[in-house]
Amino acid sequence: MSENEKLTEEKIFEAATDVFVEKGLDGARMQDIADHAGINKALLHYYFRTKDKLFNAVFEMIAKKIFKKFAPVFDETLTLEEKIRFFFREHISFLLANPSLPGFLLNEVNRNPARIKKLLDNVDFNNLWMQLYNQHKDELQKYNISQETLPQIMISMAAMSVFPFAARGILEGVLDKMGLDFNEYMEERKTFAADFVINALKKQQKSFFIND
Amino acid sequence: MSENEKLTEEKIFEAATDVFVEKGLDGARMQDIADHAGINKALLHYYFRTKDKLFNAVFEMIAKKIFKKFAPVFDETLTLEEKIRFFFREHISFLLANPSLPGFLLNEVNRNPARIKKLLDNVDFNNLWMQLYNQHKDELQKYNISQETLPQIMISMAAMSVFPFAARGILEGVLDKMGLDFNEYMEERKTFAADFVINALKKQQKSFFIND
DNA sequence: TTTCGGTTAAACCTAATAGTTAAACCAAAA
DNA sequence: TTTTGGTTTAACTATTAGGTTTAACCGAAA
Repeated sequence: MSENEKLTEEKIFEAATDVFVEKGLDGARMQDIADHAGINKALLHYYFRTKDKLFNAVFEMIAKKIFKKFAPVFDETLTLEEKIRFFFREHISFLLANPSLPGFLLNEVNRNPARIKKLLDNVDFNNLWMQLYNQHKDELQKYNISQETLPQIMISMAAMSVFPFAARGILEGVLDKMGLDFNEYMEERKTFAADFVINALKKQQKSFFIND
Repeated sequence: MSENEKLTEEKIFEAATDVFVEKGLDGARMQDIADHAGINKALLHYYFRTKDKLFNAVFEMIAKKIFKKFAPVFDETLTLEEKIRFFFREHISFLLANPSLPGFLLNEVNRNPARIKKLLDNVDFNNLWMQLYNQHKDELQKYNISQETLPQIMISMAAMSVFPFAARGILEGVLDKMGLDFNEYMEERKTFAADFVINALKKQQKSFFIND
């Protein structure tokens, strides 16, 4: 019985995920979610009392899923260059399997920034940068990269990986007109982005923030 | 009279822009738009018969405004490096003045990709890359950059500039926890991003797409 | 066989929302 | 002064949406 219950709850959760990701909080309809789950509206409200509770559950799950994917960057056993290559390979692979998640997350967070606050509260970013910096002190100092620059670098890496998906509606159209396929383009991008970032960092010696 | 008419239509258009950008198509309410414009609902429908027509007008205007900002990259009178610096300086300045536009545009395009198709149809991208490539043939060849790589580079530049705004809801929260200000961060990013890209390109000699 | 929990069906309520309508209002032009 | 066009007011329609309720249904466990 609890087994059965679990199944239904999961069915609902998955249906809700699909519909919310596709239509957004405002565009999604409870009836639509019920239909997708193959149940009726009464049962839907029986499991998740309100649309808001259901959405929060879905949102939190997706947010956690995405943020977890950034964890390997703080894994200690890899060199800086290995980490960068590993990150783009894994992260873009993940997004290729879930291409709509970035747009969903970014939009809903912008629509209601408070929603992400809870999750960020558990993270000590200053400590995170310090950790990362210490892990690669030798290389970073060689390339003249200060700890204060790390956030700019990290956002750049996130941007290189996530942006094409967030802008997929446009990019797909552009690539299409050039006879290119989005998925293939992103496959190539795994190595392109890694090379790009590594080269940018290696070239840092003395040049950063010194020319006006 | 036509003067007066213009004023009201503009008032409505600006109000609609504000509300649509803040709430999205689904979240926006015609009554809210009327209130923002300081008129009543009847007059609102008198000027723009339906919500959809009004939204399309607003969307098209914003899309054009954003795309125009990429034009300087194709200006012939600057060197490659000058163009890159110019782009990040101008583009980030523009987005700092309109920080919500990226999120709005990306979301609405993903929600309904057909909407952007019309605008893209007028652009010959293959020709655009060729033009750009020929303008900087010497430098690009020196750095071992082929014409096929240009789309990856252009998307990377767009990503470096646009992504922080599209992810502002998250980034602002992260920076806040580190005692940093979003606007100052983006000011710094103008030169950081330019240096980053220029270094990445200069380092291209022989390294790109040749390793593994 | 009875009980019970998950499930359905269908009607129902209430609040919003897009869009309409018709009469009155008012300032400026003819 | 009359006409006209933009504007308001306020009521109204039709529809949709979130959420509720109640009675019936059904398979499995006691």
